[in-house]
Amino acid sequence: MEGRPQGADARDDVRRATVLHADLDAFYASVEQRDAPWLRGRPVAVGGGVVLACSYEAKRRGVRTAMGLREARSLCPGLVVVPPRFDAYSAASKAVFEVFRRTTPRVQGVSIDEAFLDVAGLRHIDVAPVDIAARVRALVRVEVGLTLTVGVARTPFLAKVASRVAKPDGLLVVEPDAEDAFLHPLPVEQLWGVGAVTAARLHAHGLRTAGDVAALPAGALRAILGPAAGRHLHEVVHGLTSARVETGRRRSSVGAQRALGRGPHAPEAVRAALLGLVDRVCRRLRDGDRTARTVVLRLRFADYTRATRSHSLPHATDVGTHLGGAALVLLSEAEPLVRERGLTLVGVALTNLGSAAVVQPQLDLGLLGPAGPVPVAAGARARCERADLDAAVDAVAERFGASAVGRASLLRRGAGLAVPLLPDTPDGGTADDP
DNA sequence: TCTGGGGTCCTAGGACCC
DNA sequence: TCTGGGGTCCTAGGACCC
Repeated sequence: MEGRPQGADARDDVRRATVLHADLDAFYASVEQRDAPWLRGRPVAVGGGVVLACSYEAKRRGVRTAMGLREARSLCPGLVVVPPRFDAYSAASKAVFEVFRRTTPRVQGVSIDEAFLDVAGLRHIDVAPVDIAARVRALVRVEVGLTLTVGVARTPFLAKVASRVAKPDGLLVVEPDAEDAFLHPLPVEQLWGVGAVTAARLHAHGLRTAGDVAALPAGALRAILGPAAGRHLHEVVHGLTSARVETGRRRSSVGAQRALGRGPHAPEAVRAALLGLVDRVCRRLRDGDRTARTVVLRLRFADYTRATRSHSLPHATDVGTHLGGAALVLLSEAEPLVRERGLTLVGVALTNLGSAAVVQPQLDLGLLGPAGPVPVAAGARARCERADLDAAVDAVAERFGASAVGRASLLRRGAGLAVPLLPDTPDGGTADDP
């Protein structure tokens, strides 16, 4: 750990290491060891057909995530394999994020077991980032019973690499003036975003460490990796990645998939599986008050090739029958491929997500049915794109077998924003994101 | 050596519009 | 009718992450 600069003035404030990357160690396996004491100290793998996560005892013997269980067992004869308990992981994750949010409001979740914390705004309490990091680690250990590794640096990228280097159960601060010394000796594989393909490409040019890459002009790197990846890696090795922790991001797709095993599979069984997946993602879509406009069908085949087929609907929706219908059409269009290669996995993803405007009929929304005014039940609502409010009102009305007259209100859940809608809203484009 | 269930971002061609 | 440039959207695929 490096010494911290003393008496930082306002100008080098922006150069301080105030981003924490907090990452739970061997998350799923650690939850299993926490909940079942007999697993502690043993090599543990969580998985079904493949290893989803493994304990450090198993990692030391060569077991890796995504490895087949058979191979894992042969590498590690005493391996204890337990089935995943996603509810337990999700609960543990919530508890840990609770600790994060108590530490700072500026939390950017990266996945179920890691997040960036921006503690730059906490300087007035006069606690150094390294001490905040130590406290978060202690709180997570005591309150949740899990070990957390934290990297602290000036940018999320550097903090992420720092935590990776510090794992397991570690804390590592990379001070701004020590960034190159920290980064440049690292093998390129340690850099976040450099996977097998990129690493192989770099190796082919004799580039093995971040320092090797840093010695290369940006143009040469772009020639090797292509414009975007080249630019990105150039920024990475020179410490030029953004220092911002982005807190307001929303997910941009939701998906679900299911392995089917080696076939053959009856077409109607595949269709049923697909509709089940669509049902699941639609529920998640609605729970998040989101809509989707593009349906992506994902297929994997017996020869391990993959294919995707997508279709964009004219309007965003969260209606399962619409999205499911589109998915079924895509599946039938892919039928020759399925017959030829044999299907082993089917999945669906919804992208082009939008915000669902939740239209709730208020008391001043007159719904006129065939037999006179229709009472409006509390909670009845329709969802739509905000730009498509007329359709939402129609949908509410349709639900009551009535036509909408008078006024409705647009309510966005949480925001408590009410906007007059009919008949005196010219185009409906009234509500804005916060 | 042949496997899970989630995600993000980038590339590239074609359609279409101005 | 041809030629040019620029932008967006759609679709399919690929790399990468946990």
